[in-house]
Amino acid sequence: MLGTAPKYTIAELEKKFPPRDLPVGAMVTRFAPSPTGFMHIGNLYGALIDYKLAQQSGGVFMLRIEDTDTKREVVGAVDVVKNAMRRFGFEYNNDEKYGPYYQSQRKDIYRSVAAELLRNGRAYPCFLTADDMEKIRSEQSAAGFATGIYGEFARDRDIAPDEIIKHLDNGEVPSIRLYSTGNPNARIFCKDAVRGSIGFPENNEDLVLIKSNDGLPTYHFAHLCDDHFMRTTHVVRGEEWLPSLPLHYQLFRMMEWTPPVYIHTATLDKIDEDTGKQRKMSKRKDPECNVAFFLENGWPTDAVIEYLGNILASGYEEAKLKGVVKNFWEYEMKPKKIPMSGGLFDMKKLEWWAKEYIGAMTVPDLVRAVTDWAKEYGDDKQKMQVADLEYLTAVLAIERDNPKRVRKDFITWKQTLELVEFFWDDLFVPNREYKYNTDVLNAFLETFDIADDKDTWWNKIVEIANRFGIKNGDVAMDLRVALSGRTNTPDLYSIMQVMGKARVTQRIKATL
RNA sequence: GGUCCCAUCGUCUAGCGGUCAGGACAUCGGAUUCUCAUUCCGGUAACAUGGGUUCGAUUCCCAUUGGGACUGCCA
Repeated sequence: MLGTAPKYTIAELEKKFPPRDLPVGAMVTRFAPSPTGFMHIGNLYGALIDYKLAQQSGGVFMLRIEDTDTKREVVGAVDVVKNAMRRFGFEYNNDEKYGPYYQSQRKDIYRSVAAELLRNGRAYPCFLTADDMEKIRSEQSAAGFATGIYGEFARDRDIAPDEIIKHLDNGEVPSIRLYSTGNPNARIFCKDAVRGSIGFPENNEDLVLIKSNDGLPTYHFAHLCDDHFMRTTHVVRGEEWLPSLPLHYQLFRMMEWTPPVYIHTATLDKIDEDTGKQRKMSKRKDPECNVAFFLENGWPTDAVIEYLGNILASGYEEAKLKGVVKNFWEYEMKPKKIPMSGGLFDMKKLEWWAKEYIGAMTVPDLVRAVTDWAKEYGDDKQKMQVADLEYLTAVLAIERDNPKRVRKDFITWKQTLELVEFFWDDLFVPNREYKYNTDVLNAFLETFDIADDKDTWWNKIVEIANRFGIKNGDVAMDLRVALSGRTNTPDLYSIMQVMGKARVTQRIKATL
């Protein structure tokens, strides 16, 4: 029925993948995405929990590719995942002893376990076609029954051996279904690490274990085999898996294996701009739910981690503010404290984390981060901005010398470069709307000396203001707009120092 | 329809029977010898509703309402 004889017995598999030799309390986790070519921010959130749990407990974090859906295969999809892991600093340890880590390469294992189930009557070959099932489903819903292949609706549940041979001779390939003995009137209690014990009706559906079209396992069966033999201790997954928890308990119980600890995470939501209502982040409508969005727009990956980390361990923020820990990796999260109610993804708060993060960087680190980003993702303008490292450094160093009073207007690498565009002559946009006081500008030019220290420089401005009977600020504003084209800028003195004498006089003269 | 999950300021949350219901973001004021930003100070703002249990409920139980998930040979 499985085409070939099983490669292993259960005992052989147990020996091949022995329990891990790890200290007590060490958690073994895995990030197990299906390679769709798109990584959702929710995936990253889950992976962060996995990685963090393993990291803080001295355990193992694995990356397992769930490529059992041949129909949804996307080329390059695995690279998207691996790139994200690297960018966000999630180091996985795929010890080959417990591999392979592509489910498509683990057929031997699934088939061996399935063979055992077939042998002891816990599973059976099912020759129902898609049409058959569609018919069953419509009849069930018409009659008001629950849909699915179960009990009397499971035609091949007790199929006779000669019937099987007949189908096989006919060239039909069966799927392998669970022979469920669950009683829907009885209750099974399952455990979720944050929600506690949850009662469900026992599962009576003969779910597919091995698909007929490609011989690959369904998620449920792969989860059973992989997380058992990879010796996963903690399974972190989205709450959409909660309803299949009784099935998974049933599967593990049937094999007499110990199920892992389950942690079901709430989905990240957002407010729909059109309806004003809360909803799940969607791939199509919300670019910011794509991890690639954060990379392409130059969000500091560590700030994204800090933000997500604070969501999943709400005490982190306070610990950091108090100086108890320096970053999220130093903070010990508690699995029980992972929020179970859906959270809104708050871009404003992410921005705050990003501002704080960049504000705490040294100038050389900031320059490097911005430069690296521009080289990979920037446009021609941005690449030009990072070409002269010395000038870029001077620009980004403005008002960063006093650690207690660092500017916090940089949010992303991209936005940082946009904010300082006026420092480059090619990108500078003169302000033609502003009504300049040319007398003031001329007066400034007369006494301007780039070598002046800040006090001398300021006293000259005060002197001009007095002479024209206007406020100091008005003089400064004329200069500010002439130099930057903007009414809001960092410290004027610093700007002039960075721009240099020639550029300052040239820009002022150009407005006269 | 059935099953399951969830519910404290606008947002994320602390709380685990007795608190002036705390913090952070956002927001609104005020101060900081040039705008903006920063920094500091201060303010507005929440226990969805109805029943119980209890001397006492944000907290425990049950309904209701609201939000969400699942109900595929997708994960």
